[in-house]
Amino acid sequence: MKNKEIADLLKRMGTLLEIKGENAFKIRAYYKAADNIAGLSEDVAVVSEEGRLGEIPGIGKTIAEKIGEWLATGQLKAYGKLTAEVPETLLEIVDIPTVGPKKAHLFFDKLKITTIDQLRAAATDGRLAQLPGVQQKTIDNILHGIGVVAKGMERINRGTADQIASEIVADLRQLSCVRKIDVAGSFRRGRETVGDLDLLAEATDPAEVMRVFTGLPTVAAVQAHGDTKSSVRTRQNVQVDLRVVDGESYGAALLYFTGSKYFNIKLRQIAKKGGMKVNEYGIFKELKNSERKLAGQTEKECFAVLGLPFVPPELREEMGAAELFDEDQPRRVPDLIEQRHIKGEFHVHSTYSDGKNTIAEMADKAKELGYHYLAVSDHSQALRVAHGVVEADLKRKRREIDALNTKEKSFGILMGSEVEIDTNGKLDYNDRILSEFDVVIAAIHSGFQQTSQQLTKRLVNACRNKHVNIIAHPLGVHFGKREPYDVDFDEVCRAAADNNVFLEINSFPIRLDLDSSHVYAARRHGVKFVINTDAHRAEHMDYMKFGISIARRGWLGKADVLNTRTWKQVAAALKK
DNA sequence: GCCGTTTTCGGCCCGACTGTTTTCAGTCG
Repeated sequence: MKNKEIADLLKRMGTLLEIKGENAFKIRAYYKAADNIAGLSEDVAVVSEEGRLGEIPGIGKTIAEKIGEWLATGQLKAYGKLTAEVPETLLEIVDIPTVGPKKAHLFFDKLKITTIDQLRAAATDGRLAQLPGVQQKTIDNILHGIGVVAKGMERINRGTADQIASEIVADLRQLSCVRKIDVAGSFRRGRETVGDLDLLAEATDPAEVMRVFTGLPTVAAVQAHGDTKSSVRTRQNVQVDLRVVDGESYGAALLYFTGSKYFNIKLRQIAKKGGMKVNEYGIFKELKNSERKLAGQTEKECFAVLGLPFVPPELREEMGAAELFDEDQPRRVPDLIEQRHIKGEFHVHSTYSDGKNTIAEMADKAKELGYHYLAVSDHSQALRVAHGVVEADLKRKRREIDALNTKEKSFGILMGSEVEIDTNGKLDYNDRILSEFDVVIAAIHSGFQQTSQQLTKRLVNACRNKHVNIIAHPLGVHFGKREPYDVDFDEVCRAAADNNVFLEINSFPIRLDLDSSHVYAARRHGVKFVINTDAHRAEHMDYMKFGISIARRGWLGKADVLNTRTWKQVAAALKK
C-alpha cells in the first residue's frame, strides 16, 4: 500500500505551502487530504484505478490528479516546482519546536538558511539576532529545540507511554487539591503509539498542581508554565502537557483534549449547524449578543446536546467516521469489546521454550486475572534461538498439563504450540503431531525479506492447513525495528475467513500486530479475531489491555473475538 | 484547494502560552 507515502507527500506539500505563505485554507486542504488518505482502510492505488478518489472526503479534482500522477509516474511536477521555490530541507527546520513556517520563511528569506546546521550557525554567530522580532530568548529556544530534535522525537510505544503516564498521574493524585485526573489525547484513544501525553485535571488550586507538575523528578525541561496549562519534557524525552480546568468544564475539556483533531472539527461543524459553539469549556448556544452554556460537566451531556450518542474514545478517528456522522443513516455506535469479556488466552510461553515462568505459574496468573482457560503455546522445534520444543519434550509437556488439570475443576490448561511457518509455507511439525494439540498457532519468525507474493503465499498456505487455528502477529511488526510486511492483506483475510482461521491481535507492546487499521479492514472481510499477549513471563499477561484497545479501535464487539467465549464454545468454534 | 437544504462564491474550528511587543503575531495542540 502506498497510502502512507502519498499522505506524507501531501503533508509535506502543505507545510511547504505554509512556509511559502500561501492561503491558509489551501494549506489546510492539503493537510486534510493527507489525513484522510492516511486513515483510509483501502489501498489508495485501487481507489484511484477505479476512479473513486473523488469519493474520499477532502479530495477534489486537483489533488486527485496529483495522486494519479504520482501513482502513475512516481513523480509530482507540482512538488518539484514548489521545492524549487521553497527548499525541501526547510521541512526539517519547521520540525524544530518553537520554529514554525513564519520563522522558517523569515530565516530563509533574509539569511538564506535552508538547513538545521546553517540555522545553528546563524543563531550562534549573531546573525539571527539582527532579524526583526528575534531576541535572545527566541535564539535560546531555537538552540534548545535543535537539541531536542537531535535526540529524536519519534513516537513511543504504548507500553512505555503507559508507564510514564501512570507514574505522573499517581504523583499528582496525591495532591489534596486534585479532584480528578485523566490521560487524554491519543493515549486515551488507544493508539498503538503516541507522540506525547496529554493530561487533564480538575483541581481547587491549579497553581499548586502546575508547580508540582513542573517540579516532578522525571521532568528534564519545562517548556511552558502557565496558570492552567503547562508543558514539560521528561527524562525519556517525551513531551507531557497538563491542563487544569474546573468541574463545570471537565467533560468538555476531556472531549476536547482527547481529540482526535479531525473528530473535534467534525463536532464543531455539527455544533455550528445547530447554532452552537464548542470549546474546551463547554457547548454554548449562540445568542444575539451573548451565549448560553448548554453542557460541559460530562462528555456524555456534551454529546447529548449535539444530538449524538456517546462515542467511545477509541472511535474518535477518521476511520469509521462515515458510519458515525452520515446524516442519512442512524448514527450507530457499536457495543465494543471490554476487558471484562475476556475469558482466557491462547498465546503464552513457558519454560518449555523461551518463557521465564513454568506452566503452573502462568496458569496461576491466568486464574488471578479471572480467566477460565489458558493455552500454553511454546515455540516449535525449528526456532532454535527460542528453544523450540522437540517432539520428545511435547510428550513430557502434555503429561505435566494433564497432571495440573486433574487438580483443578474450574480452570483448564490447554496444550498449544506456536508453530513456525517455514520459507515455503510448510509447518514445522507434521500432521500427526499437529493433531495432538488443543490449539495450533502458526507464525512467521524468519525470511522477512521475501517478496510480497512469497510472504502472502506462506500465510495463505498456513491458513489452509487443517490443523491451524490462529495466525500469530500476522504482519510481523516489531516496534522500532520492522515495519509491517508488504503482504496482500486482502488475500490473507480471505484465506483466514474461508478456512476458519482466527487472526491474532498481539498485545505485546513492541508488536501490537494486527494494528487497528488492519483490524478494521479485516472485519469487513468477515475475519474473526483472537486477542493474545504473547507473554514470556507471567506479568506480561497484563498487556491484554493494549490488545483490547486495538480491538475497540477496529470496531470489534464481544462476538468478533474468540477468547470472549467459554472453553466449550471455543472448542466448537475451532472445528474445521 | 474543497465544498454545497447557507450551492458555483464565499465560507472554511478554537483557545492558551510565549516572546516581543504597547496591542499582537507566532506556535502549538
